[in-house]
Amino acid sequence: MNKSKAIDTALANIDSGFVKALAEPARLEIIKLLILHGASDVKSLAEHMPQDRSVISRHLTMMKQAGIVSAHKEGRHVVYSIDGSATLEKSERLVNTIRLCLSFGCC
Amino acid sequence: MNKSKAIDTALANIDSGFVKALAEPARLEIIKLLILHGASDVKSLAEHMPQDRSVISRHLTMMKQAGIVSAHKEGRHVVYSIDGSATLEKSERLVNTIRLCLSFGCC
DNA sequence: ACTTTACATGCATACATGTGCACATCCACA
DNA sequence: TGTGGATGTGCACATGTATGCATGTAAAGT
Repeated sequence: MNKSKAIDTALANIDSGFVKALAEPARLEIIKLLILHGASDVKSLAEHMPQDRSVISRHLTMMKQAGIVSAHKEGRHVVYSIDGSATLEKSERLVNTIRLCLSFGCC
Repeated sequence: MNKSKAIDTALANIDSGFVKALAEPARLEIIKLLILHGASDVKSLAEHMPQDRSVISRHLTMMKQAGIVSAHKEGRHVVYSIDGSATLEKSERLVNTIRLCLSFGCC
């Protein structure tokens, strides 16, 4: 067997972008607002937060890369919404990865 | 109902320290080494990593606060080991929190 | 075509965090 | 009691990241 390789590939599966996205209070607040008010554009979100609109825009771009939100243009607005299935799938895969890694420790 | 409050308390349950601990490559490497070689002291871990021993020590302290590892003194060594049950419990609670939050969006 | 609105991006800056060195502390062993 | 090894901590520094302002770009309405 090659535990090292197995653990390596398992840990490499941890979506670093996804985890980091969840480690920032401002982004959690955006998630909350998106759940609370449903799909929203940047301006609407920024009106409920102290940060500048450009900051919110950047956070949304980052969260889009992480697969937490999706975006579609609607006129001159860009409407962001939570990608529930992808978010859930990623979080569940994170737990499975952790579970798998820990199982290697019990040999 | 008060969705905002419910989501607030749910998101507040997200263990920020735990998530941040998983967002750092050096700490993931420490986790890997601890699984691979079992309980180890600081020096042993540092010998397998490019960082200074003090850096590893600090990471371990942080991971101990996050509930990922536990430590016990053994002679003049401090042996760290992964707290598997706590880690699994925290990661599962993270998923449950996300699942709960997302469920609020479907009203 | 011009103006207005919404959004993203380039800069500069403040803050957080990772890192390494030097030193202090603690503990086993002679 | 003294000595050496293992660990943690204070400090300075490098890097990363969040933030805000100003500017550029795209699209809708006039």
